[in-house]
Amino acid sequence: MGTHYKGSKKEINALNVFIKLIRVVESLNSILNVSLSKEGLTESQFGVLEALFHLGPMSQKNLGSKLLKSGGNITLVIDNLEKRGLVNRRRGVVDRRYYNIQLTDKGRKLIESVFPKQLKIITEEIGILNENEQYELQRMCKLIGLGQ
Amino acid sequence: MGTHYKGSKKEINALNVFIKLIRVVESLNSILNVSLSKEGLTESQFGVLEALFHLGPMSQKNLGSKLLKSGGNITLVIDNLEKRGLVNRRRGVVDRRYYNIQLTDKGRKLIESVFPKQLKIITEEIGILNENEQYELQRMCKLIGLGQ
DNA sequence: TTTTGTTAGTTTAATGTTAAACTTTTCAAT
DNA sequence: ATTGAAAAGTTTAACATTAAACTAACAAAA
Repeated sequence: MGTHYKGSKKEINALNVFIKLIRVVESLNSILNVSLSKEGLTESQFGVLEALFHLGPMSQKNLGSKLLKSGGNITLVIDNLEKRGLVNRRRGVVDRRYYNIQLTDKGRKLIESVFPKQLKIITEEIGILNENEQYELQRMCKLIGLGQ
Repeated sequence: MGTHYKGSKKEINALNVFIKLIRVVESLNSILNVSLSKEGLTESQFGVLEALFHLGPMSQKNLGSKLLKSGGNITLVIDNLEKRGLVNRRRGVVDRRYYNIQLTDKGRKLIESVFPKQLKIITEEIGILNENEQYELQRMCKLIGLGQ
């Protein structure tokens, strides 16, 4: 959204803050994606692998909740990860509606190698802010998100 | 990215800030999209209409630069807007490689009605922060973005 | 037990997104 | 003037994303 709108001071300020927020997230994601694409991973695929790595095996429904994505979306992302042999679908024994999604050895090795690189980038970028700034930034983000 | 990683304090803090930033932008976009979808518009389509509205007619290349999107993407978004009769493609007379993309009357009326609603939402959400907080938030976003 | 409703996952249609290969048009250098 | 490079836009393949309609499995109620 451009900054060429002639509105009230309050509106213009809010719009500028909004644009800065959008841009900084776009910028960070763009840097992270350069690193991911070298490993042939998309952001979504990384998200799934990371969740399975740090939280353990879980159902597609559960993955969707953690990553805030639709069921149909998770189905496709898991399909693509399964094709590459990075995760396995295992039908639940007790309740056969569920799949239990788990990392393969190959998947575990990949995420073990990729995650630290992503974390290094994030730590460097966010590390531009000092400790107090980081605290304030988090606080403000939480305030804005509070409405929903 | 989950918060279950056991790393250094610096890494954990950076990760938390990063997640808050991502989430607040997701949250804001999600609220804005509810409003847009009532008009049958996507975020990208709104972006194009808004740019044409506030900056005037321009080429697809130019739109791509403003919106940070690829050429192929702009082609498709303009296709869909053109099908709905919201914009027109007009071949450049001097240089026939260019299209000049412009709003139709229908497109202008739509964005004139939709933009204020979007701005109202943004102003309300960001308005949760006081003037000084807004200034600080912008400053920090600019600091992080500075690397690129 | 049969019916009924809920839940997990899949499929489809529509849109978005990119990179890469492509066409057409322009422009600059020889 | 011809050749060759650059620039605008298109197309394609692959992946992402959602909503909505769908299937299969389970659970609760009649």
